Amino acid sequence: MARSLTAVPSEDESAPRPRGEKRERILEASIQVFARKGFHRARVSDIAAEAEIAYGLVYHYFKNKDEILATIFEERWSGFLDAIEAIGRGPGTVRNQLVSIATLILNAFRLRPEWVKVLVLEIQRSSRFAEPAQQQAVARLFEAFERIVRGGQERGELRPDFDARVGAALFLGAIDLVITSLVLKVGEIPEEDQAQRAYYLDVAQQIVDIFLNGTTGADGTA
Amino acid sequence: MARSLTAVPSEDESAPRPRGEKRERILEASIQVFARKGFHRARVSDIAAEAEIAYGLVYHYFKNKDEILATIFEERWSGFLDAIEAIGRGPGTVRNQLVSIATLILNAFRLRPEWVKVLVLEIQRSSRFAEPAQQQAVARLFEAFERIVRGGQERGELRPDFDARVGAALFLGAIDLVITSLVLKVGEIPEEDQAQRAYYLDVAQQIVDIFLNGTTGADGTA
Amino acid sequence: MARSLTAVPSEDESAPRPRGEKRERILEASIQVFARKGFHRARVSDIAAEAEIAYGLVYHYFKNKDEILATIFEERWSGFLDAIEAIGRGPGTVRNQLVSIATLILNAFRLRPEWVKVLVLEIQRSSRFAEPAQQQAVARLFEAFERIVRGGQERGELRPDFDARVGAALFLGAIDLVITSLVLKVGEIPEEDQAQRAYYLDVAQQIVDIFLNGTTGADGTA
Amino acid sequence: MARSLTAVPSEDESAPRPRGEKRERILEASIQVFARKGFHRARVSDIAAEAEIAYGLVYHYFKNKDEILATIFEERWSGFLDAIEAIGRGPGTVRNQLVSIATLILNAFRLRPEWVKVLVLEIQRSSRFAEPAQQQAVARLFEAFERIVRGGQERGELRPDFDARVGAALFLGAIDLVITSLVLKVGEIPEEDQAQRAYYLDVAQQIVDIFLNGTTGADGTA
DNA sequence: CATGAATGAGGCTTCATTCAT
DNA sequence: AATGAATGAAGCCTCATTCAT
Repeated sequence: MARSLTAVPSEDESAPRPRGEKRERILEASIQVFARKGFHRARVSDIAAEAEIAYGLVYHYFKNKDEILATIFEERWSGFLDAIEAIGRGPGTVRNQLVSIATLILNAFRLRPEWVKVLVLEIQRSSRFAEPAQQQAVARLFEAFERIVRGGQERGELRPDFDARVGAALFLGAIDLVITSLVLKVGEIPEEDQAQRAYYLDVAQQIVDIFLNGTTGADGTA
Repeated sequence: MARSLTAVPSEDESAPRPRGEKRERILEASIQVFARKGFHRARVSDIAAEAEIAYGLVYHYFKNKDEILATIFEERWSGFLDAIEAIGRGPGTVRNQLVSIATLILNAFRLRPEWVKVLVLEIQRSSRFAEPAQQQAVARLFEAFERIVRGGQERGELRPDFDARVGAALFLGAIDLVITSLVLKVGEIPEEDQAQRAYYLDVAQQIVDIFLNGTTGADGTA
Repeated sequence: MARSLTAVPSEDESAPRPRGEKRERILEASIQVFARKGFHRARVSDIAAEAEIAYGLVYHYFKNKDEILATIFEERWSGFLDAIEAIGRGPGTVRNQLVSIATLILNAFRLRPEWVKVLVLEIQRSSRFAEPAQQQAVARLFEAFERIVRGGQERGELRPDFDARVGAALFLGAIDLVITSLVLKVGEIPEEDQAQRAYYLDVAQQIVDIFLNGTTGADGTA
Repeated sequence: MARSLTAVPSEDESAPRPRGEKRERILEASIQVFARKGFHRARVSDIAAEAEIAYGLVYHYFKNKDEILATIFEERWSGFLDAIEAIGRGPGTVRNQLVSIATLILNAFRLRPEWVKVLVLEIQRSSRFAEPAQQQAVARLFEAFERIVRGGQERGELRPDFDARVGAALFLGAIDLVITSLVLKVGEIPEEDQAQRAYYLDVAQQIVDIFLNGTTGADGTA
């Protein structure tokens, strides 16, 4: 249903428009505009202009502006969550799972920074976020993560004497803040595609490395 | 001028009002309202009602609504930053410094959750945040943190083979997300004061512990 | 062309749809919706939904929403007026004519309250009502009535020393307000059909009785 | 509280504006505009222009456009009703009471036709009219009238063998329709003030006369 | 300093109408 | 004839800001 965060849709959409194509255009345009100006500063007319459709058509597909944001959340976030939960259910060591997830998230940001900005920054500010459904959706991310960590503890890959919840928060928080600092452009990211890809992979590995091995070295300098 | 995030202001503000007392009331009320409704949803009249003053008076003390947020940021954030930089310049091992900082931040949230919500969630969404002055203020936090980490690396307390910037992001991100999850009430926090204090200290120590020692144990299971 | 207000249309409209059947459905649906929500609050889409057709189709049969109301007025009102004028031209004492008319009107309301509501309440509020054609149509009702009253005066059935126009207004106004009070459900109307019919006939006769004999009695107490 | 329908306020409102004067201006302007264009066609900007105030001030005094109409009803209608109930409670024969009331209503229309138009035509079309409070207010008029009629029956001034409710509806309906036909300018009304006053008095007396004596003459021609 | 009435631009939303299929 | 997607003008309402007192 939702485009995966991991797949980049082809942009060569020309001649014969498929069903529901305008709706999709509105969602995509909304993400762009929300990411650029923030939800509250984004006017519906901005969205319509970005989507190159008439003003009123937005209201043909969505009840109001709030519902656009909620829809983005529901359709995009769930795809994102599904991918993470799939990794968690899959094989591989915790290290591999964590690297996969970190890479997934950072790559999503690399390819669709606006999606991530909106999901991370806008949604939690929206009034709809107070709704149980959305709170629960975020909780699902935490839980998926806790499950991965706890799985590692049970299989002996991770030491058992730390709180899986704190561990999950630490890992996700690291990725979150890295993304935030990237959004804020604190630090410089390579422009060129290959270099950028390598950069993000390196960051992902470092996060996992610190998460697994700590910062004091295997020989325990501290 | 600014109340420190680390000190709890006395609440016995009664009888003869000092100079600038109304101004302070407006700032404090703004924090409460911004935290509750978000900056954009907060009306000037809400702030005035919270501060129990006429809303025209807000414009005696501040040029406009944006300036209130900017002022909050400048006065509150700088106090916060000073405290962290002081810890960084002070003595003690990296471990102690990190525990101090984590405790500082978590305690600030414990005592003044609205302050932290506003500083973390609202300010980066405001248009003013695009201003160099504020971007720089955030950068200062990262730099203060990098300095601490790098100092630890130079003194041999931390291993030298990880990027201090990633390390800083990981640590701060962990704290940030723990706070966010607390905001979202994912997980239950003790109600009673002593237990709450203990809970936050425990969380701070676990974060530091994972940051320093990793999650795989001294015997390197992974 | 127009259904008469006095005849109840058969409801067994099924299988093979005749020409103009959709047009009629739209008119009937419009009356229902206008009566329920008022002309301005009624959306074209409401009408289409009530008629169970696509709302674009409305514009095949009518130029715009105003024209629907105008058509209702022209087709329904004229049938109504014809019936009244026929009674006026017919034989019988004034008393019989008045009872016939009062019964006609009250029965119309009994059987098709929505029609009457729309004719009475909506049409005079619409901008189209300002048009001479419609003003004239209402004038025709007054004139038809004045003619009946004046005829009674000429034949000596009614005393000659009152203004026929005021008399007409009094009689019609009485019926109008009785209807309005019925609309407002001030007073209780029998549910069962026979009782309801009897109730309305009784009301009609009382109106005529007061109109003819006054309220002070034959012995002239006042 | 409400200006009486029977008293014409002085229009020489100049220099120092009293409290609540703007609110009153908005109400009066609304009546003018509602009477001229109808409630739905009346724009809030029309009201503001008519009242010569800024757009937004309307919302300082009223929650929305609906509330303006409801306020008009509550404040104007109650004054009107009080006057009628006072006449009913007062001394005098039924004839005198009825003439007083008919004159009151017709004079109100003569002096403030817009008030009457709005009270009679607009209010019953508004969505708020469905509210019990307003239905009840209308019911009060009917009841006040029934009480007068029934009082006349009990004192032997009116014959007892007709339904007071029908009698009330007949009398009020006559006045209502006379007003409506005046609104619609069916028939010509004298322009000059004295002649106009005499004309309305004459109409009032004729209505009462027919109501009391009927249209068949004391000697029973019919 | 303090008040809150007054202002008016901005933006969301509705919905009659058109148009491509 | 029939559909309903698409259009965009119109109008209500909000609320930051100004101003007279």
